[in-house]
Amino acid sequence: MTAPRRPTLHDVAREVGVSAKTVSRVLNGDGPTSAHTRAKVLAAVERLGFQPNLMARNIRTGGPDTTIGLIVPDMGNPFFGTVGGGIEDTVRGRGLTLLLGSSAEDPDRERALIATFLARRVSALMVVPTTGSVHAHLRVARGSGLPVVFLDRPGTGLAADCVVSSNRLGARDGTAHLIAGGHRRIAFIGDRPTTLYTRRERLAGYRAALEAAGLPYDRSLVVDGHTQAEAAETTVRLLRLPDPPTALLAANNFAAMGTVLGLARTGRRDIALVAFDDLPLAEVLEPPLTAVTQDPAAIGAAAAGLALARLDGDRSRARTVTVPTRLVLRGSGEQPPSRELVTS
Amino acid sequence: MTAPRRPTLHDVAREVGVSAKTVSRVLNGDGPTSAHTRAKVLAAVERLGFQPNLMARNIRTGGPDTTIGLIVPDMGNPFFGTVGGGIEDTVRGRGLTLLLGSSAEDPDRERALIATFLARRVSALMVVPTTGSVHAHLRVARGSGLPVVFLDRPGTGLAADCVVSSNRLGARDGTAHLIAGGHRRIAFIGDRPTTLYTRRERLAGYRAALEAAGLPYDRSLVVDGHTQAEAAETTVRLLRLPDPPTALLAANNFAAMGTVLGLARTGRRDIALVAFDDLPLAEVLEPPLTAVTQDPAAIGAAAAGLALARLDGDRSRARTVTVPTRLVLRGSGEQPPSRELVTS
DNA sequence: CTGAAAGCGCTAACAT
DNA sequence: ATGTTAGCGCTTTCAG
Repeated sequence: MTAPRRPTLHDVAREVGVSAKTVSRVLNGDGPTSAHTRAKVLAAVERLGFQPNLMARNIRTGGPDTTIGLIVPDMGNPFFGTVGGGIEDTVRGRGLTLLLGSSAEDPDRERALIATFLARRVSALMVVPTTGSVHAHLRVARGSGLPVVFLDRPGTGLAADCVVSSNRLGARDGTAHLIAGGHRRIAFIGDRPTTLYTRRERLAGYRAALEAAGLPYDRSLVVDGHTQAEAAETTVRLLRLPDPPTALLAANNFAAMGTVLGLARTGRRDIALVAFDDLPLAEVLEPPLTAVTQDPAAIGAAAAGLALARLDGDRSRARTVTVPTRLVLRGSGEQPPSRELVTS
Repeated sequence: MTAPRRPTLHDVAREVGVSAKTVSRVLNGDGPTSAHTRAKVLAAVERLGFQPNLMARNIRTGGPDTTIGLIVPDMGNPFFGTVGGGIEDTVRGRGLTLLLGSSAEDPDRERALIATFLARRVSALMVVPTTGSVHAHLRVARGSGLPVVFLDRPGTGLAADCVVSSNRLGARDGTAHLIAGGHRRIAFIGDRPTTLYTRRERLAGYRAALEAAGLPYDRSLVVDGHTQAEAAETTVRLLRLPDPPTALLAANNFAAMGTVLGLARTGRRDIALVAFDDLPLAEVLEPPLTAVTQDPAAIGAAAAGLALARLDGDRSRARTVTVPTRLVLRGSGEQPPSRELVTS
């Protein structure tokens, strides 16, 4: 009692009494076919539940597979999920399907996934590159026409298209907003590793804002918090410093959540906070969260647009698209620096 | 200046001066190969940047493609993203890759995606079925051995494995918790369409709890809120009823967010709230959110486990796995019903 | 309008 | 230990 084989083109042809090629013609609508045979073929297709084997077709036509490979660090992160949605929405009209893998920020896993995707002959490759990964091995594939787009962070060792948020400007604007509110001691709660592209860019924006305002850069105010829990602890520790900050810039969404949590735990309502990356319930928090918001769907759409243009023959040199961030004022950035609460 | 063709097995063979089969043997490690030729082959593979064509291999071996097709309503929803992560983690060791598409709750899109996945000869199919979709057309594929697993909601028209949360029990426990706190008028803010499986199950659990406590079922307390904004409005409206509820059961995460938002807008701190599905900042809210939490990663892992078992020859009849929910008490469910605030 | 033959890139089944 | 032949399911090419 073994499972029956899936029907093939030949099975359909035999059923109808025509050649395989005729069935192929009907299904792909290329050559001319009589209305009569077409009807019979379609009926047989329906009856047998025939599904053409896309792999076999791709082999023969030699073209790339109608898939787009996407590698993200974490599928559960709605930022990357939404990026994926933006890609899918853009390429669906072209009949492309998403092949998705998560690297878990591990360069080895990223490499393995890329190899798998290349072996599958994806028609384009989109990667959120992990820190420490090098993409020189993509040369051959890229050389033979494979569009490669780096997302959220630039890649290394390969000249390829890239789509990122305006990290530096966004962080600068957020920091400037705090400075405009009278703050002079502003902490930066960042990601890890500290070499992470987005962390570096956002820190640069933070520093640029300080500098523009003539404020000193105090290294003790730059701290890490990779997870929510860690950022929360870090926040609590910051506020216990001899000369504590009166405002915080949370430089990613984990840091944002952790910072909110830390402030809630200490009961401090007087600390100003600007988060990089929005949170779902930002407006419900007390005070409502002021945030530098990104547009992940737009990032995905832009990346997909670049890839499609390449597939359509665009041979211009690698471009970097910057998707603007937006400062959304909700209140948490407006807490004034209260001198009387600064403990010596 | 056309792009060079990607190297094939024969290119490598020619480069080394052996037959294609020998290269194949080296790469797949089946037949015996001398250390000498192996080294030469591997060197040539490296030099040419050869990647074996997986589609060609799959065609020849006749096996299914080493992909798992996953269809979710929305990639940006972290619930489904995490489900996907759970699947990927479970199947990665078997060399399976995720093929992902989103149906946007549209049965036609779901059908199209299923057709695409079947055409790609996925080795298993996992679907979060859209309301109104029928899966009878999967019979042929399933009959020839394709494992099909429905996620989060049962499918229609096909006996297949299924993994769901304990929606009914979870909702019952959440409601019972409110009743234990002294509440007698508890509203249910649910999803749309009202025929959605999870909505129906959770409503059934809510009713079961009422019944067990001898409380009447009041239809005017059962309302819809498909989006956060809608649930927020609905919440405000509920509290303006002549005989308003003193407690709310938000039956999904959009409803949860909307309810929190609605309560914040009206400034009502005296309304008890239990949410089905947790929120990221649940513990920071005021009061901290009591929630019936689901385990999306476990749902994905269970589904993948079922599919792998089927691939390994399990021919037992279709099973339904229920992944337990957990009632996490944080405070928002403890607000006592305050008689004096009930307006006539 | 339709069919026969060849071949895409790879591997199973025999050779040697 | 390696090579040859055939063929997976489909489409291209060339004949009818």
